[in-house]
Amino acid sequence: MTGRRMPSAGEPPLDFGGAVLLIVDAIPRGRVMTYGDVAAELGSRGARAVGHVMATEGSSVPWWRVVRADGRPPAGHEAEALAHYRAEATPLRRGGGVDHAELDYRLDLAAARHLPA
DNA sequence: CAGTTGACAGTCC
DNA sequence: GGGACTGCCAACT
Repeated sequence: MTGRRMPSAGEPPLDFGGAVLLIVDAIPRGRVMTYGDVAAELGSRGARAVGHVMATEGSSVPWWRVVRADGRPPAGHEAEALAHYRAEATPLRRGGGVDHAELDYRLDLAAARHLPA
């Protein structure tokens, strides 16, 4: 490794992933942010890039506080996210019919969306 | 160095 | 209201 990452004084203190972890960790309890909002905070439009960071380093941050623009939790983790939402009293929007599956819920972004500074 | 993949978003039908 | 296509950005092979 002949200096794979040369520490320059002009480069940002954190990588893209590091910045994403800080933003997600800054989300207050009972609130949620969309991938696009997190990417916008980083000055980038890579909503998918944010999702990658969550898939790789997301295990160290409240990933359930990061949801899709549709108000739906990350794919493949609807059940895990639901347990956290109910535990944090996060505003959810469920279909009026009880026939709806538990994993068919949606978040009320109108009330749960956290606006960063 | 280029191609492919991926916890997405926005717009059109 | 829901489904399909395209655009964007970052990490991996």
